[in-house]
Amino acid sequence: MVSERHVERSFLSETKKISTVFYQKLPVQPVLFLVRVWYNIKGCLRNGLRQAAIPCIVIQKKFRRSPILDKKYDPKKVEPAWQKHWEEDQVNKTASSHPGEKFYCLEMFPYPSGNIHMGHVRNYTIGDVIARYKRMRGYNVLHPMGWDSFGMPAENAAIKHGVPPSRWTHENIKHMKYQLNQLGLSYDWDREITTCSPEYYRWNQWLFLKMLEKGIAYRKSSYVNWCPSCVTVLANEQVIDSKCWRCDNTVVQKELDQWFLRITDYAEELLTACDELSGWPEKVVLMQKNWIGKSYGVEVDFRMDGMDESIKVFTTRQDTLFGASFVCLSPNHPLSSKLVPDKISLEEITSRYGKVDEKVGLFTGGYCVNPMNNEKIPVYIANFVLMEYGTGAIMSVPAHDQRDFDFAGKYGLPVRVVISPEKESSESGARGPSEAYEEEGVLVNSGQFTGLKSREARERIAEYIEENGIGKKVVNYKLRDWGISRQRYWGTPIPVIYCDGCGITPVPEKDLPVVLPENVKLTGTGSSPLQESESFIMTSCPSCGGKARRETDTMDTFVDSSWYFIAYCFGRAGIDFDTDTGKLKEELGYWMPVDQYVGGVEHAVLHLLYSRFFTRVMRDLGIVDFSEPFINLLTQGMVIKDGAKMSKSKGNVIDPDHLIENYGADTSRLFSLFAAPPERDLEWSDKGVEGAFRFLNRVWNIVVRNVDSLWSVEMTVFDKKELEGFPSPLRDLLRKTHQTIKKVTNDIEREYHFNTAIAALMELVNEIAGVEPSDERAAKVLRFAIENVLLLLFPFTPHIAEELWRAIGNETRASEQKWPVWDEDIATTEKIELVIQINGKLRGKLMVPRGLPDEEIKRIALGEEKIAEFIGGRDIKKVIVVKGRLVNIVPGG
RNA sequence: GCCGGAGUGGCGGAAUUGGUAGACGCAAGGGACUUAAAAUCCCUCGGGUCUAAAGCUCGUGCCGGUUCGAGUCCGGCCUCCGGCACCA
Repeated sequence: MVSERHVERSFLSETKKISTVFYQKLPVQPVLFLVRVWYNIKGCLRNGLRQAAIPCIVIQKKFRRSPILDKKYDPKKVEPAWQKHWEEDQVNKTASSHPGEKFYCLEMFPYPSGNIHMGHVRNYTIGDVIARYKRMRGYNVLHPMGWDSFGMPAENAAIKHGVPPSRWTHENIKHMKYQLNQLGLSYDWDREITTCSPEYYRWNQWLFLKMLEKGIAYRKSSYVNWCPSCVTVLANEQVIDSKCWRCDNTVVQKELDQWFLRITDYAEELLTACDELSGWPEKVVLMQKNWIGKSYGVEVDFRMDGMDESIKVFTTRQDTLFGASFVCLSPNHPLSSKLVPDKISLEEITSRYGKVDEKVGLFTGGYCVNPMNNEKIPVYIANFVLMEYGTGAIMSVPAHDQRDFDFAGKYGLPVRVVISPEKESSESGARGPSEAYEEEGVLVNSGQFTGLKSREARERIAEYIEENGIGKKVVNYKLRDWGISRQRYWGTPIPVIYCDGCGITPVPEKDLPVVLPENVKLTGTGSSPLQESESFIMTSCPSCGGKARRETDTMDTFVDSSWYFIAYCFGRAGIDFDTDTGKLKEELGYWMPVDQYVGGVEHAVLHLLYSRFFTRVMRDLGIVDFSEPFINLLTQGMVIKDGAKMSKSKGNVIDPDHLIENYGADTSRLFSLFAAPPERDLEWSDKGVEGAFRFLNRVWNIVVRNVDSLWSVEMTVFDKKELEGFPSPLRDLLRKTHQTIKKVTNDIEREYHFNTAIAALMELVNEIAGVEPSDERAAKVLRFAIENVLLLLFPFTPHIAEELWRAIGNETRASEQKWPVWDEDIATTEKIELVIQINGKLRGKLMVPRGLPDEEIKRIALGEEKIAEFIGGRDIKKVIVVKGRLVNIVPGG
């Protein structure tokens, strides 16, 4: 037995050593420090520690305590320090060799607008939790970040402020990278990509050349959406309500020569493969299906009366063919200008082309023949007929299509009923002339097909049409080829040369990249800015060597983002340009496809469909050997404040910088994870942020309060037998800890329910707060609980977890630890609470040992005094026992 | 119009396969500590009934159904949100 006197002597000699050698490094005031050490030694004595060496160890350990640990939680001290450590230690770097299974965790890369917003904070925090969790689970994780850095804002800034787009973009990137790092996001910055760098976009150009070779890229003259304000062509997907998606100005139609990608060649595959996207939200899959818009129908020829022409018409309702009383052409239909020599009238219709609000038509004076009944029907030109869908001409059946009905009424055209409702209701006769019957039914007035039901009639009529050579069955898609030409400067130059002699000539691969020139004047007027750059345009033909001109359009920026996830896998970000497809396949094969993709639902049809298309193109080029780029997709909800999406115009924007400044990154992360499950919209709440901050303070304070006791014991894992002798608060805490490990793990695994995982951690922390380290055993239990809390907390709030992990005396890093495991035996209680119901209504509760047989449970439940009272002598009709949950008694009468 | 999703306390949200509705947090009220305030800690917190507790009773948008038992399943509505939309 060591006497107190003995310990004191050893203490004094130790402190002397410390003060002489380490004095200047002492974490706190020397006097205070010594008082703490002395207190600790006394604690050791009280706890019956018998070796004189112990106090010395305690002193040494105490000395190694993190100098940052303070009474008060200050994220401004904690967070930058750990961010620096992680960077120095390169803990987020992708391993070159790793025993674990690969896990590619990706978040949609941002446009470098200048500042991150709360949507980014949420998106990237979710991804970061997943990446950190998977690392702890032993996966080899790839977690990269980059910049979708081509696009119009850079150009607009140049026009407005005279800053070159390149400089503007790179300055923004620098600042946003700083902001992302402040959030403690675990990216491997070695793999950073920037789409506006020539190293990146030469791959765009290379892919384009490959597509050109394969006929996937082609040039055609076409009516395109033209935004007069942005002075550019827009893709169909960029037109919302016939307005520009960016500037909200009305889009007009313009005929231009454009480059297109034949995405329609892949329409069928993209559609059928939708069913394999089991890791995607159903909603997104449906949106893609609708966007592709497959429909089955027939193409029927309507011969022009007295002319050597015929009009091809597409319909999905061939069962209504006998009711066609006129035919409408699109104003852009080739026949339109032939039939109407009156240019002014035609222009009138054309100018209203595609306008939803008013439907106007122009009688051409011509007639065509309905091939089913040889009836002569008039031909109209109508503004609502789209040239881009079907054949650009429709048959009109006013009795069974509301729009045709309205049109017929306006121009006095006949309405002939050919479908009657299957169930002859009183309503059918009473149906007024104000409405078309659009549902299916039974055919009437339809020659040999009269009496058939719509479904069968469609099949029979389709066959009849094919047999008689008046048309054919066809499949139609709403999806149209992707126009990628943009009359813009800040994008990838399209690598094509126009030669008077040789025509369209691709730039040879060895000449890539075609570099975007820097010295271009941007005025914001005119069409393509590159047209002003003589030095860029003038070149020689790669084929004949003669004078030639370069293409001055650039690519849609969606091209950049359609394959960027593959660029991260290079691990050499365009340092060399090795286009050997075999090598590429090998290089990309390890990481791809992406295991978890996280981003906003706003990309459900644009980016996500293009990426699926590009992946298939690359597959067909032999670069990759899979078809789907993203196995699992998580679409996070918007960040809402005062019931509306955050926006500058509404003035309800929360600046992430202020948030980090006031509360720190961990609190920002915690709040955005706790306030709602990832897929749902998140309602912003200042008070909620304070709550998250309070929780982290609570964790901090618990560690500070117990730090001495925690230092005095080693991490101990108890087994179930040892537990039996423990007083119940300690036993309960251990059980709760195991249960929490289980719950947090399951909540993350099950659809990333971070909010409930965090709630479980809060419960555990509340329980820890109620336990005092009164003896060594209690201290060990506390240490077990706290270490696990810190590890479970690590993916969510890495800085504070890392800091406290160190503070309780660990020399390792939390970021290097394995994810905790639970002991099912301890997590399971030996006694369970059963609910007693009578007729499904809660009438009492019962504590019974786990695994008690049903018969026994019934007996106990029926024996309860209160229950007997309720039953009041009635017969027992039935007793249902649900294992581990309840017993329900059904009395008779 | 078509296709989705959602509706639970004062609020954000829990309830995993049909099995104790309201976990966790916020707000609110009360108390402890303090010269005081802040911070912290403790208690209460869906409605009704009752002096109070216990108890009883109503309660997950509305109406009905299935079931021993429904927030959860089925049928019919209502409201809100998102996507597509002259698609023939």
